Amino acid sequence: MRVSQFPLSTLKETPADAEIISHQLMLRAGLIRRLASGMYTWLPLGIRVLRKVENIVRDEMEKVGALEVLMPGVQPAELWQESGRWDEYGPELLRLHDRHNREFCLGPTHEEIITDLARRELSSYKQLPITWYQIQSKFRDEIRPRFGVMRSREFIMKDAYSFHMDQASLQQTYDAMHQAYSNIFTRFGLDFRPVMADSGSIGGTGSHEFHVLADSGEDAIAFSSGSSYAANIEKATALPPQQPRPAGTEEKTLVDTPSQHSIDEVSTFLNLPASQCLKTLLVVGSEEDSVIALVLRGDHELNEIKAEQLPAVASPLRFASEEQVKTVAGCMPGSVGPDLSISVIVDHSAAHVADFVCGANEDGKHLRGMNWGRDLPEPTTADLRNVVEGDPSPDGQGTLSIVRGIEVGHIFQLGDKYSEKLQAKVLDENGANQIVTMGCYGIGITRVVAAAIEQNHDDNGIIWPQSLAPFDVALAPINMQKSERLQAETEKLYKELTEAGLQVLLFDQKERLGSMLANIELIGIPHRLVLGEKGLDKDSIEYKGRRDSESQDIPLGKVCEFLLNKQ
RNA sequence: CGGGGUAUAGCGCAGUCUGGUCGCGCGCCUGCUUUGGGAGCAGGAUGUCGGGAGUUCGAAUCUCUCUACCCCGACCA
Repeated sequence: MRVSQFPLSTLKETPADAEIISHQLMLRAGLIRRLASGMYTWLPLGIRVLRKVENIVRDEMEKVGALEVLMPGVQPAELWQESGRWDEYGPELLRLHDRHNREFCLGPTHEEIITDLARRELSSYKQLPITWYQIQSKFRDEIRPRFGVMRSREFIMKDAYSFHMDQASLQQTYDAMHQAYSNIFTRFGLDFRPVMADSGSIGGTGSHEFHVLADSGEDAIAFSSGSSYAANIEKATALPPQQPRPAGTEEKTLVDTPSQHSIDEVSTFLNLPASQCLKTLLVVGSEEDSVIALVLRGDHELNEIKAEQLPAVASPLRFASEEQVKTVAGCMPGSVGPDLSISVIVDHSAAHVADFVCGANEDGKHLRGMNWGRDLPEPTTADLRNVVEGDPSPDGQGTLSIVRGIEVGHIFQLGDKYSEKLQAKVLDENGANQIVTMGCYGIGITRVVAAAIEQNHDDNGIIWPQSLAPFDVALAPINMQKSERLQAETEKLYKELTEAGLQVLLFDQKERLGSMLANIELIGIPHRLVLGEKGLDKDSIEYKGRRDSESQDIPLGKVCEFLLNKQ
């Protein structure tokens, strides 16, 4: 491809509305342009990357025997009503009417459609197992789209769905998909981790997420130093402390904390570590008008998913209003303590602290020297907190580290959640009807592009992994218009490299070297060749890999071979 | 949806407080010079100052209103 035929829409300055590096670089490199909040146009350069991602995904899907289909983006309400999700899904589901006032939605996912296809097309156990997949646009009316294509409303997803006679067959395909996903992210050249996950609103039992590791990731994942354990922090269990609780030595005392409300303020004021202060959070209970107290160590964070899974706590989790707090505790939120007449659930590690500080349920007062079983009843305990760096691994081997990740893939064992609702049945060996068992498997195609940039960039721009790069090599001739010899050699090399199967971007316009090099680096081409009169005199060409610190001279005749060895 | 902010040329911004008819850098066009890391000089094009209404002799600037976008919180590939 020639730059004269393939204009690079690069930007020298960073657009003001882009926050994270991948979004900034995608705009600057001319991969995408914003149309509306959470909606992006992909420019020619961006499409080339997107196609690389898609083709690797297709290839690996074919390898595990998945069959490509294409389902409509607009979906009839009837199927969603049948599955029950028309009412469950909420405003994230963009609903619309046609001219006959029939109801539709823009598909945020395709379980309903694929299950409908399955019940129409599948009639015998002999047809199973089968996996269908598609690469297609999804629409989710996110509350807050952000970070460019990382969290957009319209995005491209690869979604696959498998159908089985039994759990064993599902497990087999699930494991094969797990492997296929690992192959895919390995081929992308990304540093990723499969982690155990919460299955969220899609439902079902077994579930793994695939995360690309990056500091800007929206998820925290925990993995063990001593085993292969890895889980989303939402899901990672915090083990109860093994040692018995230390004995209390201090007297219970009421202390004045006139303007100290947060744990930070209280612990600083009393000159105690935050781990010695307990915080009491009041949340809405599952029974009408009830309020539940959750107690955590001051240095720990509430895990909302764990909390809302407690039967006594309302799901989704909501904090009690200020009025409710006053009624229940008799003070403002900053002074609430665990000495309450409502249900009090204490995190394992909070139940393990002796001589702690807590709110006194009186404005401007805290209690110190508090002890469970002496000043307060022995607590009811549960796992309420996020694991932290250094916690023991839930499988008993090693300790946990916490890193941030971008969720780019998610696989689920759905079981019969949708097939039951939509009555997707086949005949078994005995001629009896049987509801099929399902799995589903997603990859955020557009998000992968952003995640790859988050993980691979420097001050000059994007550094594409070889497999995702829009071009393999850039050719930058210096002042080609002034030298017929240079022009001829450049054209010859362009032809040779192209015929060798390389995707070459030739800077064939009158442009200064500095500007060509800046563009090549910004758009992240893995290999670049600079051709000049000086080099030709020595019968050599200057080569530099995108990550190299120094360039090197390659004999003119060896360039093609040299590059092919780099692939 | 709650809280905070922004809207002026393709992009980045100044001008708004204190009303007098909008400017700078980059980019774009023309010409000349230059050419191994985003060139220099000269000339040029581009704005319903987000929309509407109001106050005023006069509004980018003041008032009201609508809209869009961004950031912080709950959702997900």
